[in-house]
This record gives sequence, structure tokens and C-alpha cells, in this order.
Amino acid sequence: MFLHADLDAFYASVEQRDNPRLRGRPIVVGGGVVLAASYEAKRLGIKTAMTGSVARRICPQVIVVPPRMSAYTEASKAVFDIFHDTSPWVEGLSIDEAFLDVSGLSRIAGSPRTIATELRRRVATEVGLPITVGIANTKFLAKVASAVGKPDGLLEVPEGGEIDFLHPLAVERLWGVGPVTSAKLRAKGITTVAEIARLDQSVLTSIVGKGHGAHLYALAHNRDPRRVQVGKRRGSIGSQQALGRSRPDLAETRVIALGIIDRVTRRLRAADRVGRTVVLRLRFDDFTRATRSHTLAEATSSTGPIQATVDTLLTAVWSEVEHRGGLSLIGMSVSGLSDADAVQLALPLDPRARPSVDTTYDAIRDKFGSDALGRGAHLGRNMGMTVPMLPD
DNA sequence: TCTGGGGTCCTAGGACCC
DNA sequence: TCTGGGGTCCTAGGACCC
Repeated sequence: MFLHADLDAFYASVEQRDNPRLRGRPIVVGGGVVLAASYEAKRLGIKTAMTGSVARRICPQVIVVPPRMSAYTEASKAVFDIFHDTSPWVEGLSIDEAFLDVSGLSRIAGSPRTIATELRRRVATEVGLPITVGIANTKFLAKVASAVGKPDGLLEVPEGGEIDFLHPLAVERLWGVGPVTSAKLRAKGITTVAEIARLDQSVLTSIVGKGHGAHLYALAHNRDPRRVQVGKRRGSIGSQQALGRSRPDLAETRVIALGIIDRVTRRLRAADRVGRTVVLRLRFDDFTRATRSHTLAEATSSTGPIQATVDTLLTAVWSEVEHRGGLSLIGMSVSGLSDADAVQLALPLDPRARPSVDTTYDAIRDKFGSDALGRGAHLGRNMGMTVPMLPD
């Protein structure tokens, strides 16, 4: 059985916890845009991702609080400590939610409901935050249950009752149905999960595409074989910046980009990770978007090579930027991450040639010395070779 | 209602290789 | 000289999530 634990209005709850004057009142965290809204604010119609000005128009008495990221990170760590204390199988999804597998814990800790109740009690008393927990026999359904159970709730989908719970829900409850898919389905008169489940899979596929159709069809029957993945690590680190009404020229854009690159490379180094693929992310005046990327021969977290890469990509795309009326957002990220303590070797082998193991190890020996294999050399995911260097 | 900042996953075509 | 099928990597875009 799976628990999906999800903190309620996380940033806003932390602010209300730390400042008694904010409790029971409509507050939003953010500035230009609402990052989180308290349930008092949500009841008045304020939603996440609204602009601050719209929120104030809807509710003039709303209190706007600037974000304190370090406070949220700290609260998140405290809550995740309780998660890890509850089960050895924890998969974090974001700063404020996680899956827990509690299948094997009944003899030690009791039923899933007992475990969830204790988890909620501990988060409330030890961290001072409300949290909703969904319980079900698949990850997907546990997540649906926590969403339905909000705020400050506990919702268990009884065994055998999965379909009765799931089918009356709106299609938007399915993981992977956003505005675009929702509109496609509703255009065909499909509004509930039951209606998806009744469709022939080929019909669903014709509406939303092959991969997506198979995915939604499975979920509508509560078929979700995924297990809790412990120790999952993120695959990219990035940062971006909206530019408001300013429309910087190329030179000014380079300066802004350098600040972003500096933030990203600092975070890479703090996490002891290096990456090979540099992605430049742009949004234009008309809100269309574009990305440009380049994959380096060797992974890095150094500002120099990453900045040079971004510079090249930016220069190459600049005429298009001008054509589309200038930039309204710029960002970059680094993906293809690996551990910094693994030395990336650009071996003179083309992976598309699928070099044999012997050829590969010969190349490692040639480049890295005969003791490299003894120190745990292994093939990396990408073109290079990853050789974790053990401490001497 | 004019739209932030952090991510994930999927698809598809072209290059390249055997 | 012309040809097929299968595989990986890279790039770009899009949808989605919190």
C-alpha cells in the first residue's frame, strides 16, 4: 500500500505558523505572482500562479508576504525526516510531497491508516504544519486520494473500492491531463474517468496520441505498476528570469545570462554534480518559446565552459529574438548530470559504433592507467566514460 | 486574468554506425 | 554500387506538475 503525503498550501502554511497575525487570514506568498495561497485566500477565489494584481483585485484585504525560501527548505527537511522515520521506502516528488510504501510495515507499525494518522500527528506537533495523506493500492490513486482529501485530511481508498472511487471523478484528476488534453477530451464529450475507462483504447489513442492514450487508459483502470523509487536524483539544474517590460539587447542579455549561469553553477558545485548538456531557454515578446542546447564532450560545473556555450547559443539565435520582438524571459539549465567525484573521460570512441567491452576497457587503460579498472571504472550513460575515483 | 520559477517525461527527426 | 533493419545520441518542442 502507498501513502501520498502532501503539505497543504505549503509556503503559506509556513508563514502562518511563524507569524500568528497571519493565522486565519487570507494570505498569499509571492510578489509579482502568487506562489502559494492560504486556504482562506483560496476560498475567496485566489489561485496559485495568479498575478499579484489580480489577487488583490479579487480580494483587496489579502496579505501579501514575500517568500522566504530558506524557511521552506528547513521545514521540508524536518518533514522528510519524519517521512524517513516512518518508512524506509520514501520517494520525494517535490519540496512538499512524497510517496511512502508502507506495505511491509503492518506488524511493526500497524495498518496504513494507523501509520498515516501517526505521520500527520507528528508533522503537526513536531513541525507545526497541516498535511494531507492519501492511501491506496497504487501510487497514482494515492495521489488522487490526497488531492481529494485536502485540506488537512486523511483519505483511504478501501481495497476493492478503487474503481468506485475513481470513476466518478473529472478527467482532470488524472495525472497527465492538463489544459490541452482536457480540452481535447471535453470536445469529444468525455468529462469523467468512467467515460475514459469505457472507451476503446484505439479511440482514446486517436484523440490524445499513442503513448499518452495508453497511459490514460491504464490510469482510468487504476493500473499503475510503478513502485516507490528510493534515492531518485534530479536530472537537471537550472534557473530562469522573467524580464518584465524591459527588452535587453544582446550585450545586456549576456550580462543577465551570466548572473543566471553563476547561480546554476554554484548550485551544481554545492550538490557535487557536473553536467554535459547546456540548455538555453527563451521566451519572446509574443510568449512563444524556444530552446537551444549543446552537449559538451566532458561534464563540468565550471562557469567558463558553460558561459562560453551559452554565449555561442545566444549569439546564434539572436536574429530570431529580434525577429520575434525581443526577449521576455531567459533561462538556462544543465542536464546529463553525474557525480562530480566521478571523472568524466572523453574517450576516442564513438558510442554509436557500440565499442565492445574489451575495446572500451583497453581505452580506459590507455587513458587512465592499468589500475583504473580496479578502482571501479564503468561505462557512463553518455558518450564519455564514468570512472568513479575512490579516495586514496 | 496577461502569464513565475523550479522541474519531469515524451515524441520525433536526423546523424551516425554496424 | 545500392540497399535494409536496428540501435544510440543529439536537438527541439510540447505538455504537464508543484
